[in-house]
Amino acid sequence: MPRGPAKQFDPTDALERAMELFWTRGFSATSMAEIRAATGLGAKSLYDTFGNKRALYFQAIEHYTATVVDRLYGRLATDASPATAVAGLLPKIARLNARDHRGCLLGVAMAEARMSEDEELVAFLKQKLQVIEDALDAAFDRSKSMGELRADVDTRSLARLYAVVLHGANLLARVEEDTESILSAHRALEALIRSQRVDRNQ
Amino acid sequence: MPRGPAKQFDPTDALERAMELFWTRGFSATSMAEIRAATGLGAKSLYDTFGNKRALYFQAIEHYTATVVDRLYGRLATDASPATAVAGLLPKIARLNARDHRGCLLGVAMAEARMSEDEELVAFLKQKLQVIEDALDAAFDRSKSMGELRADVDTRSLARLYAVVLHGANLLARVEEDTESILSAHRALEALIRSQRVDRNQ
DNA sequence: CTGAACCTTGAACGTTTGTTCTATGTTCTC
DNA sequence: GAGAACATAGAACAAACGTTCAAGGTTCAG
Repeated sequence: MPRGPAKQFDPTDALERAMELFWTRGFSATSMAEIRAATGLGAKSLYDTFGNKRALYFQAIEHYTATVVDRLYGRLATDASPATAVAGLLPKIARLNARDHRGCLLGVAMAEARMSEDEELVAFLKQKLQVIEDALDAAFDRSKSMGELRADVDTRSLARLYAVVLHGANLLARVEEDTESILSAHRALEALIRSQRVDRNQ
Repeated sequence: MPRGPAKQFDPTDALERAMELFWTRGFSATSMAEIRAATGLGAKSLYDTFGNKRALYFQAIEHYTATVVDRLYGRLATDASPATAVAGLLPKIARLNARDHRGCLLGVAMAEARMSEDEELVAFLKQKLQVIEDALDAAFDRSKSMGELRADVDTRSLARLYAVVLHGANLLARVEEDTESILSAHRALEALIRSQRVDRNQ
């Protein structure tokens, strides 16, 4: 059964499985035994590859931002209409959560971490969260210079509001079976934000 | 050391301590040993009074809604200006989190629970969350009939948006040392909502 | 063909987990 | 004032936790 001097498994695959477990159940509630079962790896392989549970958690969060977060917020930087791209985020989040109700790993991590208790994890999380906020800010900024948004809009504040909304929606999605309330909140936000648009036809 | 036939301790006090632990650390990361230490109770007293850890958790959430949630959202039903009362929620949340960065117990609980995994807890949480949403909706509704808000505003959607924002803010407050980004989001939201007000002076 | 280097498996370690049991003390009732 | 009823503290329990160890198999260099 044992194998030769070349990893028998794909570490990225294993990391993906671990990420999904942390994502759905959280850090504390996920046991290394579950991760071993989900990855099919032996204990030693896991520890040799990723260190310990905590280190694996950090790498899972890193992997999450590099894949999931990037897929969600990466387009904001290049989309032809940043305002439309941002407006599509909440429906997209609703659609993703309709299946598995996992919310956002960063949100789940925030709920488990806390400022005074684990400074290292908190700093790591803040760094990842900043990426999202900055992407939103850049999108709003671009939207403004493209003439979609009024010139007096404070894009940083708007980005922070949006970040708050997105994390709140992802959190609520874990316990609400239908995504109606998220879509409902989306409609309300869009109705409000319409007032900040440059009104061309009237 | 042992005592006679009348509880030596105040069960509500003990529940309060347990609630605070669940609130700051979450359910999984809080051990019964920590709760015993925080309450000063022996193991048997705890189990005789509250059942088991899970039952204690439910009672802690119940206690949380009866005290903290009620203090925060209870006034919405009676305040002279519901719009002003609602507008004060985010700053209040910022102020509360400036000290201890605990966010909201319901938010922490949502992150740990999940639809498919613990139906009973999820149903319980949804019931508690509905109280908040309904309080917001009632406030907006009252605000509308008082002529503060425009008649065409969808109060239910607005309440849902607000609920999403509040839970998101409480979540982020756990990892952000200053409350500036919450207050920033608050300003953005207030700027947007101004457009839904009945404009009397112009 | 030999042996060092690597990976894998699975048993084992010491803690900590949630929970229960035992022994002991206190109070109230009759 | 005796004894039932209750509360208490702390030892004790099995199970599960994260982690390490020991043993065995596979590959490749020389």
